[in-house]
Amino acid sequence: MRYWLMKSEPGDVSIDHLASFAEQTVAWYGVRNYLARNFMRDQMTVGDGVLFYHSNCKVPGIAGIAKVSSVAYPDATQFDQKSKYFDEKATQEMPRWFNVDVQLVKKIAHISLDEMRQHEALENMRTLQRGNRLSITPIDPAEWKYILQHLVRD
DNA sequence: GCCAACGTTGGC
DNA sequence: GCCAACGTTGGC
Repeated sequence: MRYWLMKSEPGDVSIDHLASFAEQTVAWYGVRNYLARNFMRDQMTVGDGVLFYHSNCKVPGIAGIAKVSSVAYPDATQFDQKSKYFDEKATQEMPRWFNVDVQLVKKIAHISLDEMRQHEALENMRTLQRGNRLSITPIDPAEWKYILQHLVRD
């Protein structure tokens, strides 16, 4: 059992989009960074905890709690010529990009990045580091527990 | 296999 | 929309 923070641009897939989807589940398509891909492909297991994070928006921060609901499988958008995530070097036999499914657990009162910075217990979180761009980052179990106990409000 | 140029991310 | 950070590309 591991914990993750996964960024999504709310203009693309927001927490409300997620809540409206069938099974409140979304394939985490579009990751085109090898480290983030490897986290999904090699380390995620069904049931892992996810902090659903809104990035590149007016108030960035954690918008909900979710969970990993499938193991990794090839990201369909890499084969779709009309998709901006199309990858001409990927083949069905040798897919390059993988994604897991993520399912909503609950929407929460928004926890802004600014609020997260107020907590010393979270100062090592990768998302809070200057220049961090990685869209999927592991969350320390102690940080996960701290966030759920002290920052999450329904 | 080095590294400069380039592209992208994402907070501000 | 600026720009720092940093991953990727491609010439050599």
